[in-house]
Amino acid sequence: MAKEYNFREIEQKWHRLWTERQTYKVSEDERREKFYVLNMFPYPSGAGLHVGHPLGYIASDIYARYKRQQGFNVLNPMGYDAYGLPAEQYAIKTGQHPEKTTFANIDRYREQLDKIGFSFDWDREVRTCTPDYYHWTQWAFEKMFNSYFDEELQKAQPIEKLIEKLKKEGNWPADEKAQSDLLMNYRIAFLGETMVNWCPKLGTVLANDEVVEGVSVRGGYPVEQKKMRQWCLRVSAYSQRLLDGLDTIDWSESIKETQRNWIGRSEGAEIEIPYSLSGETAGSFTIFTTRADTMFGVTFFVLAPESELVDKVTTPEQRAAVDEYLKYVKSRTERERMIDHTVTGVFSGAYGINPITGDKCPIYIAEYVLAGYGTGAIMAVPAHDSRDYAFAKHFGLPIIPLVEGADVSEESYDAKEGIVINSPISPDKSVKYDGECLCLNGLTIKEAIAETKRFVKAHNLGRVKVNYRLRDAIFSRQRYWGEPFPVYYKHGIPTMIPEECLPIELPQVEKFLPTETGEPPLGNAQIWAWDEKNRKIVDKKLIDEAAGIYPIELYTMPGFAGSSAYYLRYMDPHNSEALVSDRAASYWQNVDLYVGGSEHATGHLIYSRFWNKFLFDLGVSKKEEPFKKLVNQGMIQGRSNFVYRIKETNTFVSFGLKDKYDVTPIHVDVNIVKNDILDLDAFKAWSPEYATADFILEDGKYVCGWAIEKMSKSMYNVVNPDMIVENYGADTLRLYEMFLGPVEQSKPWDTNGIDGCFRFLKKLWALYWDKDGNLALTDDEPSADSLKTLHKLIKKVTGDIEAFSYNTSISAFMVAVNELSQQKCSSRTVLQTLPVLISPFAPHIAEELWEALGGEGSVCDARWPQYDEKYLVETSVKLGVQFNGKVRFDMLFPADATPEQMIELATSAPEAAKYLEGMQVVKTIAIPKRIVNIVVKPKA
RNA sequence: GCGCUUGUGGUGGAAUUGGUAGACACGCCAGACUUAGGAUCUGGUGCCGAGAGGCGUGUAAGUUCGAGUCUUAUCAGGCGUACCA
Repeated sequence: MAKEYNFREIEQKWHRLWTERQTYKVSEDERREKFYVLNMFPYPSGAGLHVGHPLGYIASDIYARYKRQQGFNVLNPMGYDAYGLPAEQYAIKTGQHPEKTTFANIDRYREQLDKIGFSFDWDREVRTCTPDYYHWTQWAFEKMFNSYFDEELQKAQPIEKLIEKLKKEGNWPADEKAQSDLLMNYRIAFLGETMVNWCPKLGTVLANDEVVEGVSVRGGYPVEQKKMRQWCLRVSAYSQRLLDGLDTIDWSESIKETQRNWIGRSEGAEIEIPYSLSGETAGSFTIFTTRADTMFGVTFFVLAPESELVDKVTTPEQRAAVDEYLKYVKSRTERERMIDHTVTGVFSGAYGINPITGDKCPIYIAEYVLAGYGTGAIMAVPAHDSRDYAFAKHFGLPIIPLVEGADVSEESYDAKEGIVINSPISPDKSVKYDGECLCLNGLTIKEAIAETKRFVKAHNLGRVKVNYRLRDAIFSRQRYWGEPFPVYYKHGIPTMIPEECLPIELPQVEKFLPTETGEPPLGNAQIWAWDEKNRKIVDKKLIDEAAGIYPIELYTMPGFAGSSAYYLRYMDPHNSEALVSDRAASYWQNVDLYVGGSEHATGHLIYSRFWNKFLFDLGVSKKEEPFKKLVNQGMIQGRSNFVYRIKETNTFVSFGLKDKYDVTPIHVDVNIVKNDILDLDAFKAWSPEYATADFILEDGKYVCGWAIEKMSKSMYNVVNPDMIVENYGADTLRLYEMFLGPVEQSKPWDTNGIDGCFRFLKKLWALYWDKDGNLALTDDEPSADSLKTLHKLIKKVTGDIEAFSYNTSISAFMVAVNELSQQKCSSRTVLQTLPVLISPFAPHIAEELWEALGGEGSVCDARWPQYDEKYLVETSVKLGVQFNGKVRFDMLFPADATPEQMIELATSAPEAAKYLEGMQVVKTIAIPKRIVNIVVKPKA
């Protein structure tokens, strides 16, 4: 009996041995070059892993193992993003503590992950919800609170430096409350009164990236705008650095572009606009524009409804109309505002004075202007902005074209190219400043923008300004299951609990819902007051300002708090003195390869970069950018199967015959379908309803229909990796996940093809054993063919791993194993190299073979082989000779033939003669090792 | 609307970066061994055509001796974003 490929035995054995031998333990080793591979850590959901989750882990595990075999000291850690909404909502429903469900889920994840054979160093596991981890989340928050962003240095500085500066300038108030309020305008973590995305259904605020199309990403509940006092992070201060950094990292162009758009840098000008009420000058406001060149086309101004100026510019006559409009705007949800772009607005009664033309233009209030961007006020140029155009048409306001040849009778001309006209329309329409007046006529738009900026600056009418779309991140949540803030309120002033007293542990509560008085869930905590003198947390009944016992913050931190710097913690996960020791940070530097989904482009991947830049300013992180190379793995979609029930019956008709009947398609569990053929007995057993089902078959089989949909329980298309491992083994799963297609590409999971990978492993296994089950190995010199096969394979696989093209390297393995098997190769030289090459992809079988062959230690530490070109040289090359008439034949050229010799050989070949007869050669082209082209035409 | 991205057999996908399109795998067909097979092995399999041959990389043009690959236009799908002045 030949030796069987018993994957169960092999995989169990090696899981045991890897643990016993601590094969995957890594430590800092300055003598070796480091390589840091990282996956976005998962949120441990109750549903467990499906077959899509491990995709990225497998891809990076392959790379990590490969790098290790190349001699690098590889850090490849794993952990859990453990704070999150589902656990809390489950807790609200069942009363079970979220920690309990979270830890149970983590155990399940771990069990599933362990089956797949990753090279993670589990000693470095982190969980964002454990105190020894969130200690450093709180610590970073305190550092941000105690820092400000120095615009000149473009980096974070200690807040004391700012206080000194303010004192020197005489701007330091005496009152403590005033001091606190003043500093809040500068701190990187600050308490701010801002418009927030409030989700009433979830009872919490959400960050911009947590809201899509006006509803919450989690749960899909409506979101409204609300003004609230919240903790915020001054991410916007880092806008320019976040933008510049993109040019230094190896990320896909599309993700970088998404971040550039999200940061949204726009260069423009801020211009002061004086306004008059009832004919008298009453003050001024500032507008922002990127089209300073269109100042001569301004016919009205618009303020955002939420702007503080609204109140000031409203005249008594317009008061009622304005109030009504504001009421209307408030009644609209964010979602309505997004979808419905009908023109609305109201006249304020005031007029703004265009400083360039001196014209008085009406000031309107309209919701199409956003309070959060620029100054919340704009100058409207209907001729060259489609939104202003629609507004002007609706309210019958004048439209002045400013570009030569632009027809603005039907729509605005928004393009930024052309020659400027009507600027000014007549010489008296340009106000003189210090004897100079602006004239843009005849300039290109680009020139006109520059000229206007110069003019505005020179005469102090405004300033050149860069605006960013990126907004500060709202950092507090009204939830229980998150990091508590290390903050107490001393006489209403937010104060940090001293760093030495961290971590502040999440208190126990009876109920996870908000309190009856509307406080966040932490309001239910009893032991939740800060005793300043004794530096400890005490019962909140003891709160007594005179005794120095104060209330602690009830908000908790958002999901991205714990996930923003976790890669640093992996470097030194058990350090209780620091987030990461200087030695570990200096050694591991930053992540060389980061793998994860592209859905985090505007969330985690921005916050993480921001957080790291801040820690870099502090000297904690050693690199400005946290992730050198990013690979975005695609999503795995589900492939659903359908059966077709004839209406009003319990009879099911096969796919090919369904059009003959009136049928209803029904989702059927993909796990009882194989190659689209339904397992009839399993189907009857699947649900009592189908126990008595009848079938109309084709060719004795029931064929199911299929569709590509999201992988979800309700569509019965969830494929569990455990099942695959059970039936085929982890190595087959790993191979097949990679074989499915490029890692970056989204694709449906289809278990149908998996047999191919399983067969391949069996063939590989069979290469090593004779029919009696003994090692079939000789010390003979390998044949030239075998050496060529081997070196071709090494070359291909090495190149493919570097290029992240795993599907093609697996194909190459399949070809190579087929070739070696045909060559009946039993040479030790060749067969000993093969396990090393395959081990990143299929580590278990590789270890087993490596051991059987008497290899030393683990195959993980075997050196990655080098290929030798000399085995790849062809002795002769078979080439096509191509004529322009699409006629071709094959012939052999010597490998070292020059192009001239190739042409000579081709034209004089007997096969060529018949094509050349009666023709004259126009041109000959030879591509070495490829092809000869002979262009002929009939002789005149 | 804007930005990014992808279109190749029945299916997943290859193509040395401008050089024999469809590697490899699934599926399918035929055969072998079998009491049996959702096991294993061998051969075939882009489409049309009996055949010689013709046609083929979403569509249409272009550059080139030569285009899946480059250029332009166009169509279709996917992702992101949305009144950002």
